[in-house]
Amino acid sequence: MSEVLGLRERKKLRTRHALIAAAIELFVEKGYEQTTVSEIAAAADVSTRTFFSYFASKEDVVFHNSRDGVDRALRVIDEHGPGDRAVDLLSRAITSGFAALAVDDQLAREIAPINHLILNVPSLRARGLLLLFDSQQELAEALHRACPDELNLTEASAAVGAVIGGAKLAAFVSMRHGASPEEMLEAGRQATEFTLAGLRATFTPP
Amino acid sequence: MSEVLGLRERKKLRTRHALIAAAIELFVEKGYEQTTVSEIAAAADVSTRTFFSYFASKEDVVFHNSRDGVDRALRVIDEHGPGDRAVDLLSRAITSGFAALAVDDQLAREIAPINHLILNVPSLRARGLLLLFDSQQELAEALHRACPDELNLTEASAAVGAVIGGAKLAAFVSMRHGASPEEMLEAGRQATEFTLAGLRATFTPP
DNA sequence: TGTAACTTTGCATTTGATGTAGTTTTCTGG
DNA sequence: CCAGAAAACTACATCAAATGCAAAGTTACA
Repeated sequence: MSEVLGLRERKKLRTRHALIAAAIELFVEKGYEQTTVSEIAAAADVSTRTFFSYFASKEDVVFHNSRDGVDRALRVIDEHGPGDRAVDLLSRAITSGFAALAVDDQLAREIAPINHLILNVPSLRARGLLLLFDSQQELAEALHRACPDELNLTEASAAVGAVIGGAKLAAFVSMRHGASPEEMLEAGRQATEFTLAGLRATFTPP
Repeated sequence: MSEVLGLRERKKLRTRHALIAAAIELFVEKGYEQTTVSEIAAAADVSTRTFFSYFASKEDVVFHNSRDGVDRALRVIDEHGPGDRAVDLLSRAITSGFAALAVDDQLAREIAPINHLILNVPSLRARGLLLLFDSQQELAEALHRACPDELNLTEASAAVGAVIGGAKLAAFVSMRHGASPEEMLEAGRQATEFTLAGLRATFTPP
């Protein structure tokens, strides 16, 4: 599974990680807007120009691992069993998207400051919403592909958008009302249950 | 209701409208990114610097009337009757947010190109998602305020986020699959029904 | 070791956005 | 109608993000 990397690749990886680490540290320390790309590059010992050959924009550093959760969720849907119902599939996909966080405490602590940035810096929040939105599109298409007889594309989109939209807003609103990160996650979890229950009710008539 | 405006105010309004008109026209004609603020200012016969005393950013011109729908929806919720149920209130609020479009054909044709920009230019899509997200926060708080016994804040957020999230994604996905603006609106409408039905089911046990 | 492929770098340029200081325009009260 | 106050506009200067380009440096490999 693991390829042996040449010196060139190893150096590139090291530079990439150095840029990410330097950026996050500076963002946390003095704020996202207050940090310039030159400062990040200097802290990682490369030229400013080189930063932009690793990341297309300053925002992109913050979202360097944004696809991990989406890809896990997509995999869950794509590898569905023959008897899986759409709602359960969706439920599992969402859960798996956050699974790594629930399990890996180390990782959770690593991305905590990043989430704080995304939630509190408007331009990052906008970018996060865009990435999440485009991911939802992929999830909806995958779900429809997995259960074409149960859900048409509009219904699949409605289901995906509803569950994620509800969870997202509930978590954010709770944070805005002073909740801790744990309470925030709990609000999102409850909202997911809430919406899934509604979907189940319309999809599993007694 | 209508105040008599002085020359100063009238001129400001005229300049504002000139900037908006010039901007939209240029955006449509040669693309959003391809249009510079200087060009917009020149077309509206003001200095580039003046543009930024009317709009905080180039993006803001596109969203100059973005609060109209939100304010209508908020008003519907705030002016609720004593017997109104949360789900119905939410349904009416969402509908009223789009009501002007359904009724006013002139307006609908006016904002069609703007919507096209928002849906197809990534930075505008991100900004639109941010504005919509922050609006949803207001709607959730208003809904909870209107029906505090029926919904706690997390449930209100889940409901608002679910309905809007589902509609948004369904409309967008349908567009991405080649739907016309009308079909897109219809997909959004269907998704709204779909999600509302789910909410009703969990909230109105037989 | 030499050369091809790739990476980094410095430099120039464009664009969005902000601060400032000075000019012009509008408003108000006499 | 006029003088002074208030507001708006303009012409700079400046900064940061982002991109293109060509030269210099590094790695790969025959």
